[in-house]
Amino acid sequence: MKNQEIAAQFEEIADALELKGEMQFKVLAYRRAARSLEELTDDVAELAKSGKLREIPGIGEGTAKKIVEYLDTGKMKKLAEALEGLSEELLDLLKIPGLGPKTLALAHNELGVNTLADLKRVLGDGTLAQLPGMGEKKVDNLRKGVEVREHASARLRLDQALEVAEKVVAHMKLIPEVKEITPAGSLRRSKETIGDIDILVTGNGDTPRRDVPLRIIAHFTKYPETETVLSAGDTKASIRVKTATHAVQVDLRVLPQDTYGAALQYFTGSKEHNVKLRTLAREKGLKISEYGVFKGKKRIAGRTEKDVYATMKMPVPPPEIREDRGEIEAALRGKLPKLVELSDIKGDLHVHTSRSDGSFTLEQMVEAAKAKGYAYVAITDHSPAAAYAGGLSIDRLKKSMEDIDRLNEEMSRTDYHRDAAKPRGTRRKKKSVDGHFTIHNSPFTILTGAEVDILPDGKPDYPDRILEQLDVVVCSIHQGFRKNVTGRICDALANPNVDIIGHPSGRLLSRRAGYDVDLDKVLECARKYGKVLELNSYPDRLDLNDLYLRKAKEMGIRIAVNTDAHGIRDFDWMKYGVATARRGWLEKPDVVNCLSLNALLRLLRKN
DNA sequence: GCCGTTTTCGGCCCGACTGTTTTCAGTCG
Repeated sequence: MKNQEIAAQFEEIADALELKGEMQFKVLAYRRAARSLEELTDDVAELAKSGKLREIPGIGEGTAKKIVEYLDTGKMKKLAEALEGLSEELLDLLKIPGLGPKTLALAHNELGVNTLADLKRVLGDGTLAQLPGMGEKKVDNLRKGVEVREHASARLRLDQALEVAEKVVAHMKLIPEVKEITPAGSLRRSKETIGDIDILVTGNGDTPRRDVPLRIIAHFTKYPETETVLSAGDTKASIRVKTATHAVQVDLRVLPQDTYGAALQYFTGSKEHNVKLRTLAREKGLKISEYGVFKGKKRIAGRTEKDVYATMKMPVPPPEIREDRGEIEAALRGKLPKLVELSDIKGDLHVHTSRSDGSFTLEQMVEAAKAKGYAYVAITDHSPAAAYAGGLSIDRLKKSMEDIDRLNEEMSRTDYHRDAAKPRGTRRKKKSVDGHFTIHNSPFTILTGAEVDILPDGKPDYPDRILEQLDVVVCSIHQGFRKNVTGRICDALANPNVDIIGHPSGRLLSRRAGYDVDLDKVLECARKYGKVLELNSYPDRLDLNDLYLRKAKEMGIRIAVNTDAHGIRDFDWMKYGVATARRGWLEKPDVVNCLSLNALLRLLRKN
């Protein structure tokens, strides 16, 4: 798919035009077109073929033509034209915090700055400081910006950001002036990665009012892990905080109690959601800011988020879906989804033990799953091809299945000892002679399973006679990331003994983009064979991602939200999976491990 | 450049912070 490529071209046009002082709205239009393409899960080439480009929001006559031009010729004249006299390296300088298009254009035009080296030179020799509107402090800030940029690395993963936020919150709670404190921003929206952390605070009224925000800000800037204080005003401050891997920006905003809802709404974002909401308000003759909803000078709402959205005659969209992906329209029509919740999850269908590469025994993992309040867990150790992970030979797998059966029986005995009125549960079998199967009556059931490699030839790494004895078969790609991945996954989906495709894209947020796979084709195959796709909750995966989850839902494909736990604490990752599921608009019926054990097994049998 | 239950032209979210300014521009989120 060329979607990302074309989006990048539009971004570049926007940067170049901005540098050349082109009208802001034109620049914005290119950026919006780029964002739309980035989020598009349909192939833009297909849409071009069927003449549907203009149906993409933000794509109009001009950008549609440029897309077609690029698809036909591999080039975009407008980009070459916009880049005239500029270089990619120059545009890259825009990523330096504090260095915007105006200042960069000034440095470029007046001092011939084209590269990072040029910029450092004019920052160092005082020539930039002498230009109109510039001064020593600005130059100082830019020097800092260059340093930050040079040491900047990837965004934080959701789990890492959460840890930083929790520590900062704990620090802030040390002083009595802090009354309420909430992380907002992309963290509250549970984005898979977090650029910076936003924290909202209300001041306690017990102390003299005017001092409170100042003291809170002062305490914030003294957070022990602070690397730099970027800014500190009367109501808001920004610091950079050291983490194990790199520094992250943390913004703090202090607000009065009666504007808390408006501020929470504003600070949660996303920016696109807020712009849409504020535009809507403007059409109604209202104005929304972080201080409230205003009719003329009069504030008509602001205390709670509910009040703010109510002025637009809509319920509160869950934070996870505030991305301007249709949630405002849905809310206005009263059609907001009832998103899946952590408490809806009844089991985990992808779990490893020390038999393969897990760190805990079968018994320990089972206890941990029970402690989560689940009704079932599927034990899915690796298959032999995953030698590096101690994949199980057929004999070892059979031994594991026997152990699971025995453990199930033991659990049912203990459970019925407590409740003698219930009949003794019969042993669960995959398939009985007459095609029916009987269900274990224990309140907790261990399902037999495996995470089976999809081999280079597309076959699962266990023979069908083995697979058909397992309750849950998760098939995953662990090798041959570039070798016909789409075809191999679709072959696996066609196999009636395969239930779930594990981490379908194979991406690792901190390390790699993913397999060379056409997810649209995978979704199509999953739909065709009625199979389940995994949302892997491992914080570095979160795979499928929010966009493809939504697409899967729309196609009627069901999702298993699994942790891929290799240790007992990994079961906690379920919260990241559920958060991502929510971002994908998934509801309880979309998630197979919200089903009761009986219903789940019925569903898997249909495969 | 995009877009339209008041518009095919005339709009396009809103405010804080900083620094260099005598009232505002640039940047950011």
